[in-house]
Amino acid sequence: MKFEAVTIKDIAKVLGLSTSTVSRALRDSYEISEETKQLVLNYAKEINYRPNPIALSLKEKRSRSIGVIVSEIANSFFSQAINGIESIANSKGYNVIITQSLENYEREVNNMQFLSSRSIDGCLISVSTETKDFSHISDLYNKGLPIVCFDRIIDGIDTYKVIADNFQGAYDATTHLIKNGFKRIAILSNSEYLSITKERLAGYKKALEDNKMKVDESLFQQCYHGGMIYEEVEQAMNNLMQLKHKPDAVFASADKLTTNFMRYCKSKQIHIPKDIAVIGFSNLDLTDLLSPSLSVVRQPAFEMGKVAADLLIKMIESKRPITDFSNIVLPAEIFERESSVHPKTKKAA
Amino acid sequence: MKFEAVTIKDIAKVLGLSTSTVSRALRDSYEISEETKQLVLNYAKEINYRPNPIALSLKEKRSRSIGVIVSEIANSFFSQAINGIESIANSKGYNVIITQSLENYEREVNNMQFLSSRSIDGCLISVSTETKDFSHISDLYNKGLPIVCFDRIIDGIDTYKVIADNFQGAYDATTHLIKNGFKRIAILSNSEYLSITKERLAGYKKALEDNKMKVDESLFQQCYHGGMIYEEVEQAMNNLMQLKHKPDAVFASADKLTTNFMRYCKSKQIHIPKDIAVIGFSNLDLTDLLSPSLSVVRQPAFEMGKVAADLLIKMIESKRPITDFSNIVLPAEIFERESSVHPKTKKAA
DNA sequence: TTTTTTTACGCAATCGTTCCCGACATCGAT
DNA sequence: ATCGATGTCGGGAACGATTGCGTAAAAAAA
Repeated sequence: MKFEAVTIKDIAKVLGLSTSTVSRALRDSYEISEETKQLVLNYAKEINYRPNPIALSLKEKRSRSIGVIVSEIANSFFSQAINGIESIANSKGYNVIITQSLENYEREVNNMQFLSSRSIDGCLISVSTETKDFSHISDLYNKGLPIVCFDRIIDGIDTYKVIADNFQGAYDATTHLIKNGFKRIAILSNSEYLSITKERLAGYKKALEDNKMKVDESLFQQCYHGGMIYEEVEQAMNNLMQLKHKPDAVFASADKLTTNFMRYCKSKQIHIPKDIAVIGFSNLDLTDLLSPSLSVVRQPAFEMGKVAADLLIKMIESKRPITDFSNIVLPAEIFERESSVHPKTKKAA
Repeated sequence: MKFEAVTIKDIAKVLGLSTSTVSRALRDSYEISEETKQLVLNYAKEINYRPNPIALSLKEKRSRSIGVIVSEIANSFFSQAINGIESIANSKGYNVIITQSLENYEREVNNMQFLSSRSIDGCLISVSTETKDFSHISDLYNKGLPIVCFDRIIDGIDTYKVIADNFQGAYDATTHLIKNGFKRIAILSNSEYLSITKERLAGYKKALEDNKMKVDESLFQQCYHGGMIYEEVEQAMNNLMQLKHKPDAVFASADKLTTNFMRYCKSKQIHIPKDIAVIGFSNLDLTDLLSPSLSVVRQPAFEMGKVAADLLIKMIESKRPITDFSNIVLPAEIFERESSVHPKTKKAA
């Protein structure tokens, strides 16, 4: 099947003009008489002429499209961030090519390769849990491809980085649990390579220290795949529940960790928050409907997407190389619900 | 910032060959000697040459990209379908441009316009709840743009259409409620314009009839925005709860209708399933964690995406116009959980 | 009227790649 | 020695749009 579009040549032929004249008329050049302009403009509108973006890309050496690599679009945080990215990109005439790594390093490398071979003008990336080597990113960046990191940022390249205030969010979440009377607070962490893991772990530790509580490493559990695989969360929880001195609360520092934690408790008949309380790091929009309703720290995903896309386009359109980069940190917000209420406390509404 | 890629000219210059020879060598033409081929191939690999897809697109009049229009990527059904679409598209060398209508007609028209102006080779679409006029789709289709409809299909164009078995799914869901002893079963429907609304309503009615139950139109409630706006679900439910003879169960025939139904019950202190039972049409992967766990009819979203993408690419790559189209109907699966258990029945595990 | 300036448009190169031709060298056959 | 066949390669047009430059005709200045 073929889909023949109208070209500038077709217009030129019909109107008995040259392609240059038509092109200039459409671009409202001063060199073209008012009559000719109107003639061309009217006819172009009549036959619904659209400039061929591919021809423009070839000429201008830019495709007006940006690539996005996230771990999973089905993750609420990322789908919200993508909405933010698209809102900015589309308003500036860019289109967005979305790819998923599914927390797999090879897929991430392939996606990066794929995007660069598709002539994107720039790229937004939040790396996978498996990613330890950043050369697939830094190589392209060093060749001149504008890249902005968001959420899960990396050290390898010097560029703009957009994150939520993971430290403060984790600090607030942990403090919230402490204030509610919990004494042994465990943390379910993502892969140790990720920036968000380090930041959230640091916030957790600081909150414990500020409240003169012991930091017990046996309460740190890591899930290499970020909770994407149920079994790793199961293993982590089994480790915790086998402790002599079990935790009475858990800070689940990622979306999938939180939901799979709840699945674990449900299957093991562990009652939340009576047996164990939880607060999650999550952008789910169903937290109020879960059983029990889930306390969470929520990231400003949409806003993060907007900011990241805005900075990327700024880099793309900048005449001279930008060297003065900064990390943008947006506040995370805490929502207190039933899952983190202490059993001896009066039940909240 | 600029990102200079290696071209075939660079290779030609360095190797003292013409661009034609280099091009042919890279394409393994029989006209090129084995030595020259090796020379070119080795050097190309050495400098990491990648053909410029934009130049190819211009020449071949195809972009090897397909567009997708869905109502919302944050909707589980669509994000799963997109995963299916991408798995097929990427394996066949196509990339996917995803756009969202957010159930808004103007946005859908804009997205369609945007995609066609970006020289996509074909398009997959599931229309918005607001869409009554299909000319933005049929116009492009009639001009030769391959389009495949999925999920929410339309009558306006004669092409492949991929859907779940909405009739059977709704029939099964309603039958399930009847078998569980519910007597007055209401239905929350999406916009009446949508194919899925009609199909699911028909399945619901047939199940009632087959069980010799009265079909009462006061139990039909429509939500024009598909439940995207909480207030419309609230209004629909208020209508139902004000009836002299209230329903004892609800078939919520879409994702957002289901979750907002649950929100409504929670806010009004209506207990599920004691006061009112529910089964939803939903692809949420958290249904087991909701309170109560949610009975659902689940669509084979990933599979639907794969089938739709496969058919679209078949249309794109077909030499002669395809006229013999068919509707592909994939089975929906029912999952029975707590939300549809009759209060007088023993509680299910 | 002649010269200069302005107006309004066309020609052709360009972007990276493919592909139709044409060109040459070599070789076997006559 | 001449001819056609074959094997290798280069020239150049094409894809759609933009743009520097050249130029004819019209208008203005001389």
